[in-house]
Amino acid sequence: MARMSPDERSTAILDATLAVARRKGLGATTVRDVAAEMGTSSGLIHHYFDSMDHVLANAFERAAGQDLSDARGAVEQSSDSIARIAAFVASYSPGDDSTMQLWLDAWSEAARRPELQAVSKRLNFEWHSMLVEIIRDGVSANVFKCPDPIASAWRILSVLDGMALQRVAHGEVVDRADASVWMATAATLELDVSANRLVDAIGARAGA
Amino acid sequence: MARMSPDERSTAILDATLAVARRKGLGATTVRDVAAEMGTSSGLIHHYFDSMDHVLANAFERAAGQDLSDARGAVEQSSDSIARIAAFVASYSPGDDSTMQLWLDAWSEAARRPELQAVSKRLNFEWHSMLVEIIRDGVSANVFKCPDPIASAWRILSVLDGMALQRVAHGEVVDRADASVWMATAATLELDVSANRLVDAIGARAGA
DNA sequence: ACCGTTATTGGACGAACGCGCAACAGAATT
DNA sequence: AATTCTGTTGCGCGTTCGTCCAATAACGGT
Repeated sequence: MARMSPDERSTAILDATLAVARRKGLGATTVRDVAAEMGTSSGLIHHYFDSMDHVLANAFERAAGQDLSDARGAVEQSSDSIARIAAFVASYSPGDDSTMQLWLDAWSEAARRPELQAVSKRLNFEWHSMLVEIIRDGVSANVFKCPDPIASAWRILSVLDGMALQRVAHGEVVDRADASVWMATAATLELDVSANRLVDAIGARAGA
Repeated sequence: MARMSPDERSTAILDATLAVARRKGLGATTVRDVAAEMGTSSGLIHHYFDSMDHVLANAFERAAGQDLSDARGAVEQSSDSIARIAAFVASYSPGDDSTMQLWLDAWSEAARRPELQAVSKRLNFEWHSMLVEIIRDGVSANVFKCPDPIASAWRILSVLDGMALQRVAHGEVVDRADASVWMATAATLELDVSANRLVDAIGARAGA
């Protein structure tokens, strides 16, 4: 196969890994699968990565990290706290569910793949602390009322995860519009936002 | 090894499978693991089940169904609505997290394995509708105030899942006592229970 | 045009996998 | 006590896994 620079080849390997993982699942992705996807030999993968665990961890990090920085961008562009929460929720449950499937795979595999666990744990924390910051800003601005931002962030995050989980694992089992309202309601309860400002803001974003 | 009747042996195989699956994950459980767990030969498993897939599917159904009926029993024994919610939460996140690993595996594999998806979806619904019923009873008895029990049940369930998930997938990352309080707080917010009656009730159960 | 560097190959290695089968052993039947 | 039935054993089969390594081929500097 065409000779590539180390950087090009590294990302090519990770992209091929993600393509296979989205199809077969992260845990069921083998070295030979990745090589076949690229059209190269399998030995090439180990020339760039010490172990298959590293390959999977880096591939997951690439996919999930992309979503995370996308969310950061969307949140930073938002002017007020309400819009920021709405942007956060919208980023978390995008139209494409394939990344959520990777998260489910990662959580399932984490207990027995140390590298993958470390990445999953770290990214999970970054999502959480991003939400904590949004909440604290809102509290400072007197838009939110929240006695325990850390706890509230975990609960809101859990609801987002839970809704996405139902859709990905069990199919279209909860209506998408319903789920959107329910997530917004969770945030409203936690942050004591008057009326339905959050529901409206998130609904408007979801409809767009 | 001791000779058993077909029924005894079948359940012994499923129990051994679960013991291993709780430790290593459903997908990583092998025929030899199960045999070693029972202290028998590996050939014995194939004398009772056509394939390893059948073993795993039956094992998951047995474990998840068992937990569900245990929860039903604990809830039915509780006299008032507060105690019933506390029993529900306690059943869902017992001292032993091992069942949660099975759920993570099931959710991860559900989209790719129809048979497993059906079981996972059905049991997930039963947990949900059980909680809906508890909430409706509490509303009728004027203990809870809840405009949308179905939505609230999904959100409470999501929080329970989310907390268990963090512990199983990422290790002791959130303090156990904190998680217990946070789950109780979620229920308090959703059901508009005065003061901290739920936090106390669930905390008392968790401490026991 | 040469040569050193290195990306890439392709197969070997041992371990572990699901599965199948002939032989064995213990309970039930006669 | 002899015989039948069947739960159980122990190992072998073919495959696939992650990993490793000597050989090869393509690129860049001189």
